[in-house]
Amino acid sequence: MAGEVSVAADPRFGDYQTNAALVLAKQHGENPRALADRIVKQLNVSDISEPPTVAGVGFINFTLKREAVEKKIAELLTDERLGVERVSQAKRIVIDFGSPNVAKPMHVGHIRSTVLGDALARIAQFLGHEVIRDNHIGDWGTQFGMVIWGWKNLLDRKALAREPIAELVRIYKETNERANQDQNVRDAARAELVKLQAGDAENLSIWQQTVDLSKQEFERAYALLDVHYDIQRGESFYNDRLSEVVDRLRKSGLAEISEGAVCIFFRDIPELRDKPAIIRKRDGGFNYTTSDIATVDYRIRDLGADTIWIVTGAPQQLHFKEIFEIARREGYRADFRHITNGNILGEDRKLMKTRSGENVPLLEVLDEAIERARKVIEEKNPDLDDSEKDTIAKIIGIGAVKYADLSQYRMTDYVFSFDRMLSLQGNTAPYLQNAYVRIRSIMRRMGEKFSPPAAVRLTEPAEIQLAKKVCQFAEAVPQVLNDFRPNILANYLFELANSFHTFYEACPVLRAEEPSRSSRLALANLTGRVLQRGLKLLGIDVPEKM
RNA sequence: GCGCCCGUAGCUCAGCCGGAUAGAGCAACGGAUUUCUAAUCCGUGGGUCGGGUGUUCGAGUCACCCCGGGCGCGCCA
Repeated sequence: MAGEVSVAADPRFGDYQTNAALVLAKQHGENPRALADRIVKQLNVSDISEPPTVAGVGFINFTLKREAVEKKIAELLTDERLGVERVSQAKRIVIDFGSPNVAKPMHVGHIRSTVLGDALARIAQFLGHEVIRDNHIGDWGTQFGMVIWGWKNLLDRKALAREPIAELVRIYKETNERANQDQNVRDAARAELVKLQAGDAENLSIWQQTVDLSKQEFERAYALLDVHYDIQRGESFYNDRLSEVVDRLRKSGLAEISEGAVCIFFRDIPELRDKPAIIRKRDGGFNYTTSDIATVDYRIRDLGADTIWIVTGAPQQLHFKEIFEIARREGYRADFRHITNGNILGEDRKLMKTRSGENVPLLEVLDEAIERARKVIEEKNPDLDDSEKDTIAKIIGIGAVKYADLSQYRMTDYVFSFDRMLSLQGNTAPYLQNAYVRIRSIMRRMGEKFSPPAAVRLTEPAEIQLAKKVCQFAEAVPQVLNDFRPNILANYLFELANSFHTFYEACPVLRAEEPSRSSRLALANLTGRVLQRGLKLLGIDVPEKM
């Protein structure tokens, strides 16, 4: 780890710095400054850097040569990948994210896992990994006893046709309430569940209908969010594999019977010692631990995954720790990661709910974001035609919601605020999109097709600063996967947009004299491509006008 | 009781493997518009990094304890 070079903490220290001398001096018991001096003498970086300097207790600072930056920019102009290298060893990654439940509406809470997982998938793919996006839908479980009983006894067909999910939720809730008060209803619902699990044709048909209706609803959200899956293997997909999972684990001795249930104990792991995983209930039924073990099997054996990322809220940490531990005990060598995310809070700093205490439906949030964006467009740019305004409102509104989420560390509980994310100032999607729009405007006014110049000449501080920022894209993207932090990319893009806006104010492009004019055009064009590509990696679109 | 996560400026948040005088945005205040989209830019003020002890040349970052908030802990998912 010694010898890492990072972007300088402060511009006064140049562009890049390394603490390698400090680390090495510590290891060898030497004087860090003296060591740094020796390193600097032997270092040959004259092709890209001014002579490195030693500062402070032994930091080595580098300032990029202007010519080197100019050369790099000229290279990037014709580089499809904008300097981002592919990983040397591509992995096959199954990424599990989103995972909504059937017969329940998607709510704001689903934004995080969905948007985070999607961004990680896009970034991993761009870096050269083979990515399989899997929507592990909650389409099986005890709630279906209630849903089926409600369907048979309480269903309003017209309401179902109008608002399928709302009606499913209504019958579920009402059945639940009745069951709480009436033992007969409770028993009846349980009986429906048993029939379903036994393969009863009528109940299976009802179940299938609720699954289909729910998937249609999910698709509306995914279309708006521009999120797409390669496969959707719900929990039910694993049903016929569950008994063999339990048999296998019993045979291998990993599982044992305790109080009538089949359990796996983790006696050698202190934090799991008193928390066994149940893989078959006393009544013979399976639960989600069983199905998640079957899911690991499938992903590794059938899909050939060597890496599995599961993106869900933090409450499931214990569960997945056990699932991964079981997989390791079974001999699986895959790289398992549980990527957790925090909660979305309301203005009251508690879990975001409606006034009546319900979850806030996802589609309502997205619609409101679009609506609010539309109003701002109306105000700022009334001359655009209506369909254009609609398109732009969607790009900005959805982008704002996604960016508000992705620009923050995934574990942080964050306060959801339309006003902030759409205030269109500061670190928001519209701010970044606006930088892109300004660039596109220049390109349109130029009046001809952009063709990259052979050489680039940079003179003004603002353009050199912007150019250096553009070059850092190649460093920002791979960093995201170190600890699954898309906010690193988001923050980079914000800094890039900021540098561009400064450049835009300080440096006229079209009115500049040659050779500045073509160099600035090239720099602006390249910045636009990085913004577009970077935002795309976050799942965010850019408009041509706004 | 045990375990996990969080606590950084008035507000919302960055700060990845410990590294230089802790950074942004919003809000506040002061400037910039005959100029390619001002949804912008430039500037000013604002901090016992929840508290403490320890490890280290060096701690917002690591270890331990405490306080505060959230969540999870055998047959729901």
